[in-house]
This record gives sequence, C-alpha cells and structure tokens, in this order.
Amino acid sequence: MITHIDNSTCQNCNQRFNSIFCKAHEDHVNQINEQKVCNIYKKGQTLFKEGSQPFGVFCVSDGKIKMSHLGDDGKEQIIRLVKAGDILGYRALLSGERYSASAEALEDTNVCFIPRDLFIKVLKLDSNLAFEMMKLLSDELHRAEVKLTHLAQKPIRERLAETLLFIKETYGFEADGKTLNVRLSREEIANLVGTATESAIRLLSEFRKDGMIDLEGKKIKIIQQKELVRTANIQD
Amino acid sequence: MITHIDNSTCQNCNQRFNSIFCKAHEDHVNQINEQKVCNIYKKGQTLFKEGSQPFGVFCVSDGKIKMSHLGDDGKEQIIRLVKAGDILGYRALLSGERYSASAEALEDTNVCFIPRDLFIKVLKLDSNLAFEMMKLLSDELHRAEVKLTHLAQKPIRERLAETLLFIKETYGFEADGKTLNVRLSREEIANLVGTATESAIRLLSEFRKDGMIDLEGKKIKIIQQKELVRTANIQD
DNA sequence: AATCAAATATGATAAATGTCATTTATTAAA
DNA sequence: TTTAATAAATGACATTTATCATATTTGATT
Repeated sequence: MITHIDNSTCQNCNQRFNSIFCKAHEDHVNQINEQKVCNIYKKGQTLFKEGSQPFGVFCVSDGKIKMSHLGDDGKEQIIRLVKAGDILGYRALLSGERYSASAEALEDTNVCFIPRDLFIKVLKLDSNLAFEMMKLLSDELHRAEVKLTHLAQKPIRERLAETLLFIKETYGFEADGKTLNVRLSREEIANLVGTATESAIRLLSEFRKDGMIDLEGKKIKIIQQKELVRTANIQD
Repeated sequence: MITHIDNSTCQNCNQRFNSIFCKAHEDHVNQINEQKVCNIYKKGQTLFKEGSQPFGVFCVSDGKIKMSHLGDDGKEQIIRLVKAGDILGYRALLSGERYSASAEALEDTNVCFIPRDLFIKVLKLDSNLAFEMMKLLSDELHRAEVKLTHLAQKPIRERLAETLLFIKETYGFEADGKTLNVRLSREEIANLVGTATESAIRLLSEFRKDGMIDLEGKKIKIIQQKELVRTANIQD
C-alpha cells in the first residue's frame, strides 16, 4: 500500500520541516502557499540565467538542480548542487543584484516560485525565518570559503575525491547503498572539481583501478569510502 | 584647526553609517554602546583563532585585519580583508560553529567587541539590521563564489592583477593617489592570490617591468590601472 | 656603522595540469 | 537496426606552476 501525501500545499509539503521554513510562522506559510506558483522543470531545463533579474525565490520540493557560473572563456564552474528542501535564487535577491549564476535541472524537478515582495515581507516579519536565512547564508559562505582554500591549495586528485564525497553528502546513495544518486557527465564532475574534463576522466579511471569506485556509464559506485576519505585528505 | 569627533560611543562612531548598523534603531545602537568592549590590537596581534569559540562579533572602527584559513600543509589562505566599518566573526556565530578562520591585525587596529547574546537579540528585534546582515552575507557569498570560479579557471597572472585591484578597492590609495594603502608581505599577497610566494614575487617583478606598478619594499604603486584591469581580464 | 635575520629576488628544474589529437563507447535519431 | 552524434577514454605533448637552491636586499638590533 502506498501512503498518499498531500504535497500540493506548503503546509503539507514533505520538505517543509527540511527547509528554511521549518520554524516559520503558520500564517506566513499559508500566505506563501497562496501566492506560490509550482512548476515542473524537465531535465536540462533552465530555471534562470546569469545576468537576468530575480523576481522571487525558488523552493525545490523534489528533484536536483545545478547552479553554475560561466567563466570568461565559456567554461562552466558549478558552485552549488541543489536538492529537495533547498531554496535557490536568494543570493541575488538579497544583494539586490541580477543573478550571478544560472540554474539548470539535473533531472525532472518540482519547484515552487515565491514572489519577491512576499518573500521579502515575510522575511521582515518573521525573525525565525530571517534567522534560518542567515544561517543558510553563513553555511553557504563557509562552504564557499573552504572550497576556495582547497582550490588554491589541494591537488586535483584530492579535490576529486572530496567532490565525490560531497555529491554523496548532498544526494546520497541509490537503494543499493553504493551508487551515487545523481547522473552527472564527466564534464560536470570536472566543472565541480574545477579542472579539465580529461583530467577528471583520467583520475576517475585511476580511482576505479585503485578499487575505490566503480564506473558504469554515468553511474558512480563508491566501493571504498574510507579510502576515498583518505584520498581526499580532509582536515576540516 | 582639527575638528574633534567623539568616536568613543557607537552613536557617534565615525563608521556608524558605513556599517551594517546604518539602519539599526537608535535604541539598539545605544544598547550595543553600553555593552561593547573596545580594544586596540597591535599589528600582528590575533583577534581570534580558527577552532575557537565565538563569544560575539567584532566591529572595526579603525584599522585593517586579514582573515585566513590554514590549509592542511600549514599554508595560509587569506579569505577576507577587513577595514574600518566592517564587522567580523559573524559567520561562525550565525552558523553556530567554532571559528573557521583566524583574524590578525595588519596594522594597529581599533575594534569593539559586541557580546553574542546582545548581537543575536538585536538581530531578532531589528529587521532592518537583520536585512543588512543578510545583504552582507549575500555579498560575501558572491565574492567567495566569484573568487572560487577564478581560482578554478584563471591563470595566476590574471588573479594577481585582480588581487591588486581588489586591495585597491578595499583599502584605497595613500595621499599620493597611487600607493596601495596597506603593507602586505609578498607571502601575504601570494596567500591572497592562492599561489606560491615565488610565483607572486616573479609576477610582481614582471608587472613592474611592464610599467603597470612600482615596487618600493612593501609599498606598491599602481601606475597604469587600465593596463592592470586589462591584465586581470575581468568580465563580471 | 656593523651584524644578523628575515624578506625578496632569481635561476634551474621538477611536477602538475591542460591541450590537442585520436580512438572507443554510448546514446539518440532516423 | 543502422547511422550519426555525443560523450568518454587514452596517449602525446605543451604549458603552467611549484619547488628547491642560492643570491641579494632590506630592516632591525646591537
């Protein structure tokens, strides 16, 4: 028997208590529910593009999204992986700028849009929500600063291992408890690590030879997590 | 005649409207003033160290501070340059973690300490302050993400040029309108760029030969800013 | 002014990583 | 299924950057 969950309202959204709205006042959740506009983005579809105006924030109820900067030479740098329960588009909105990154669905994804004015209003009224927002921003800032340090100081081998562990932390495993629960191209993995596609491919092959991972097309299985952690050489 | 400014209270602090407290309610500024503890940190002194507990935030009324992560191999990565009007120590406080970075005075610096509970309380009560805080976090996040992309994609030459321009944006020039208004060692510049000290030294010499900058010990003069901007190859 | 220590500078070399070319595999379309 | 297009894999090589060694300069201290 399949338990049916009413996921169509914010009040009953299965991600509610897994999101920044976890401590928001019921009234505010209701208001958001009334004004939200939900949408399905197919794999590969763009939610927003670098340089365009933000009109609100997006709240993911199901699916996966990548956010990326386009470098000068047109090379993509993936700066965030978004999952169910996450919001996106808040950075530019709060800074009062245009989007500095693009967002693209990595698989069919369910997203609700919350209009700018409502989001700002609720953020002003609800200090619990505001605090969650600050915590989210602080956490993201921390992640970015650590990544920045590692980009400056760690070799690609370590960064790739770290990236695989990060993907696992973000999206987890499939039912088998080994396969990373997302399909990324080698190029996308490279753009997450911050390296050339060929380098990423080569090192993934090495990891496979070393028995740390298994590769089947875009499926990546983590076989020896401990060894991968050791390879990542993580201190923090 | 020298105009005398009363800088000893938050109400009259010359940085007040240049800080996140610019839109804070008068009452809250007064409360902060009553509980603040001011201090002078001599050049080279540490405000806080990576790994220790944050008990509040620091507010800089005068001086310069560097914030840095220590990499695995003990190499410093400078992640932020702090100036008068800035606050620091908020990241860890809001995330509810220990400090992930250390802070050290780059020159004799005047800093006021605001205790944790008061800061949190005021942040909860004052939505204008909370908004400024969110804006600050968003801006820092943006900076970190751009830097991350550049570390991944741009050669050291471009990053060094960009770093010199960033130092200029942050601390400005001395009276001559050319000399960067901060003294940094070559090692610190390298740790800002994310490269080896020797590489930074070599490229600075090249920049000098190319007539873009002038070097006199730790003084760096920007001679050809346009050329430096071109070298930085900035798109965003 | 002399001395020492630290910082800066520079050359030689090694290592890491990127680029280009080519092959092979996979996926999508006809 | 065949074909074409795209992605992945691999090798050869070029380039960038780091490392090590050493010289030179600077600044602090006696």
